[in-house]
Amino acid sequence: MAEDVFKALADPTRRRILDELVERDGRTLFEICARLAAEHGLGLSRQAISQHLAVLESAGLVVSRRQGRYKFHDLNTEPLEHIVTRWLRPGPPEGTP
Amino acid sequence: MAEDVFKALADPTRRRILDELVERDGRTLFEICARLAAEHGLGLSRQAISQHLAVLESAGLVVSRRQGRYKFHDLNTEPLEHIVTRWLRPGPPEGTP
DNA sequence: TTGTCATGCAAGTCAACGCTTGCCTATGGT
DNA sequence: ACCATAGGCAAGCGTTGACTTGCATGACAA
Repeated sequence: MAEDVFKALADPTRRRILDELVERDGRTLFEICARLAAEHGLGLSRQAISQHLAVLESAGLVVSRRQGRYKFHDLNTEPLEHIVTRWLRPGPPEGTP
Repeated sequence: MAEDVFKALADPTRRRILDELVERDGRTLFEICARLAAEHGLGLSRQAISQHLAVLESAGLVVSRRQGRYKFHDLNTEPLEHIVTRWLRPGPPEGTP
């Protein structure tokens, strides 16, 4: 649903998680925790990130594959592409000179 | 700020307001109230819509021009265009064969 | 098996959000 | 002047959401 996608994007932490995944796929929960703490200075608990990942996953923005005791997360940009076009008018198509 | 844009888009009522404005610009507050009630069956108070419009306006998604005792609202799609591209990978550019 | 590592589940707290209610300002018509 | 219309301000209420804490589960190594 578009509803879930918009709600998922509403939180800054979740958007930073997407930033980490667009840089490289296949990150694990702990890896994301470490990177958010290091790069952005976010001191969030492991469960906080886990809940954020659950929201992103139920919105279809993140897909996960389990492998042993690890769970790798990949970014899925498909729900993002048709969401904004809803309000974009025909307008000037390509070049903006 | 991108923060305000995402938060503005998080609410379904605000997205429907954008739907009304993309159909026709220059709508007044009462006009939007009437249309939301008629088309979508939303029985929201005038102030509720007014507050939603304020959120949309502070996010830059709606611009308003005052004229006498009327206040007309126009849609501004500019903040929408550079927001999703943040996570879109190079990928296959145009056709999807 | 025992211990550790990566993750999941559940309850509880606190702030932000959406909406209402009531009153106020200002413009325009009669 | 009077009154109706279009909109604004502010306090209050109920719900949702983000985060924490504590305990439980499953996989791998010694």
